[in-house]
Amino acid sequence: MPKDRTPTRIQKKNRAAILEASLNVFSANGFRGATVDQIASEAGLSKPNLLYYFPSKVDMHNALLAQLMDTWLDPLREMDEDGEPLTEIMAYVRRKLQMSRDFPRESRLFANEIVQGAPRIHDALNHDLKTLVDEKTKLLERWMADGKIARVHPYHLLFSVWSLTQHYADFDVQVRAILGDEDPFDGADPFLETLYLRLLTP
Amino acid sequence: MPKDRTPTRIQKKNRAAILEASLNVFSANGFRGATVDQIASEAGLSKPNLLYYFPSKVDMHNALLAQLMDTWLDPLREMDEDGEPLTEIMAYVRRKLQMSRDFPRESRLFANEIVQGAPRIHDALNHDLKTLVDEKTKLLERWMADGKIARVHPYHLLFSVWSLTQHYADFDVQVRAILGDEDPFDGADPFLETLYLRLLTP
DNA sequence: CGTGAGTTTGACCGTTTGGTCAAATCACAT
DNA sequence: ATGTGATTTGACCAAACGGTCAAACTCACG
Repeated sequence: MPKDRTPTRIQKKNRAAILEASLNVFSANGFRGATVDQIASEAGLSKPNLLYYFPSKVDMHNALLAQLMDTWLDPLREMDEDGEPLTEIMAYVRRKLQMSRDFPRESRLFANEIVQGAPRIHDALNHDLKTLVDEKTKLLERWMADGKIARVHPYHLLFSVWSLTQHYADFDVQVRAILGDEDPFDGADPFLETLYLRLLTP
Repeated sequence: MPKDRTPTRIQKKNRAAILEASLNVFSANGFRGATVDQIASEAGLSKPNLLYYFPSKVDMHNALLAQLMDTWLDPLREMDEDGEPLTEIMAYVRRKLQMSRDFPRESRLFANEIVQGAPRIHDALNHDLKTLVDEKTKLLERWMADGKIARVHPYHLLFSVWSLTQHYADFDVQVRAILGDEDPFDGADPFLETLYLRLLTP
């Protein structure tokens, strides 16, 4: 196992390659569906060499999820209580949609984990996510009370943003089966704009 | 392997038990994550006995998906071109949400399959689903042209229904982590009602 | 160059997996 | 009751799996 002093250039390169390969394999097959050999081959390393950097399969998975959880919540974190309410929410939706476009593998990694009952991130869900959501929910309720946006159930409003945006990453094959050559996001962007404008304009 | 003459009472009972057990295990773990032993034990059969009724793991999975695909598309099929447009769409949304409530395991089976690239149902997606969607899409466009409902991208309108309703089944753990004791569907129902009313009222 | 830490690997191990098979048991029509 | 086909099972197998280990190689630095 490599020392956790300042990493050498080789450690940096290989760790990055492994995380990249892990992301590919885990997001496409789920945790149990992914094999260490597959990750090793995708990373261009021998299996023992791979396990030299991450002692086990779960370690790779954990490293990915830990790294992901933060970036995943960022778009919501950035929703600013001092901004114009409707603008802030629309911007949040746009950021979230952008994440589905830019990080579809990360989205599917997450989806795989949650569909199967989130056995490995239950705690993060009930703590990190719950805390952030409750904070932002209060903000949404204040905006509603002030008549800045229409009154809707704030939790379900957030659910709608998550599901509508992540759908384009998670259900990509289905979306493309319907749309054919058309770029999903070309249509999604104005559609969601319209949807939330009509839903939330007081 | 049992003859495919008229099934005996034992065949009926065991086939049903196996499909029930398969649904539990596949929906909770995905195809690769599910093991034959697990299904056998859940069905209360020995492994060889299970394989006497379904010759392989893929056969069980296929049987489930084939059976599912039809019921899954039914809510959309029922959308009636002779009905009142807005009412028809709202009823479709309600039926779809009801399916998430009544058949969450089926929804997760589907989700698992699609998130992982739908390797086993690619054809059904590009044919059965695509055909039905294109037919109903024409109907939606006619309603829009007639000014009965607001103009939005019809494909993305359908995507929104799918994602918003299935989210409550597929991301159940996450939803419950946020809502706590509150019944997800108590809030979902009026939320979606409001959302589609505001989106589609001309 | 030499040397020690960092890196890589072939060979291997125990377990789990999907699946087989012959033999035993059971259900039921005659 | 009995014979025949349907059902059930313990024992087994080959492949795939996650992971180990000692030995070999490579790199950076004095």
